[in-house]
Amino acid sequence: MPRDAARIVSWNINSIRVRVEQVCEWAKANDADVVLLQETKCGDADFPFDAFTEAGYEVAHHGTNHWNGVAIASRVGLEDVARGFDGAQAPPFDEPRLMAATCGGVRCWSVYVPNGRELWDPHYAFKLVWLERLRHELISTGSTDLASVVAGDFNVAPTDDDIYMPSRWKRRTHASEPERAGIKALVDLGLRDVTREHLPEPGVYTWWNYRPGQFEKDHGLRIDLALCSPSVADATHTVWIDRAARGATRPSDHAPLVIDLTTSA
DNA sequence: ATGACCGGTCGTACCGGA
Repeated sequence: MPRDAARIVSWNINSIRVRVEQVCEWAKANDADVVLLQETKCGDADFPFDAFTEAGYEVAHHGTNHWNGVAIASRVGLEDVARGFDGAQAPPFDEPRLMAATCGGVRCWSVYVPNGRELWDPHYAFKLVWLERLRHELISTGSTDLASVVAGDFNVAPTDDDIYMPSRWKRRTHASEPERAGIKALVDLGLRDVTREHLPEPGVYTWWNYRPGQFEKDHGLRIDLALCSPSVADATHTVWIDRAARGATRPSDHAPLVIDLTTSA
């Protein structure tokens, strides 16, 4: 299948209802072919489908209530949409944190990994199991053999280089070894962290706390990742993070993560 | 300064985020 998705974006937008105009305008202005969204924070009935249609995008959403929620918008086709883990899932694995669609020849996954809260919290154990469950999902769907992008808010900083002040995160979720092992297990499937490959220096962040001064002082984390199968990683010529979007009026606390591909169409 | 935000909710305090 020819691949014509040239620009794929992942963005945790922290409520689509608050930021739908911002997202659609950004996508149009930046020529995004595919936009993988996380934290839409609404049910399907409240999702602003029309705004995406007017902006020239097909869009599919997977959300149930005011927590979580993921979506995929595409202007290069949106086929074989899959919502959540395959098959019926018992709570909390039924939370809307995962979806996939084939867009312009690329199997695209929008991923929102559970936060974990604290190392002693049951949600942290859930996070670790969820990452393992994702690994199995990617194996069972053959995604590592396809042209695929598994991107989203992983809520894990893979290394200390991905944290503005590692000492402050020593005993906190997002930086613990078991979480990092969960990410490494995905990488060991053959998926490549293309941000790290193209922006190898420390201090490359995708999230900054809303608290005053945090963005201005660049106190951020790199927790949004694009894990790409070999053919997509090889085709990736540029990776960039649009910090300007984080500095916008009433922004999400995450910036868009953009991967640019050489097309083969 | 153990401070500071933001989105959402049958809300006007609290939960969850990271």
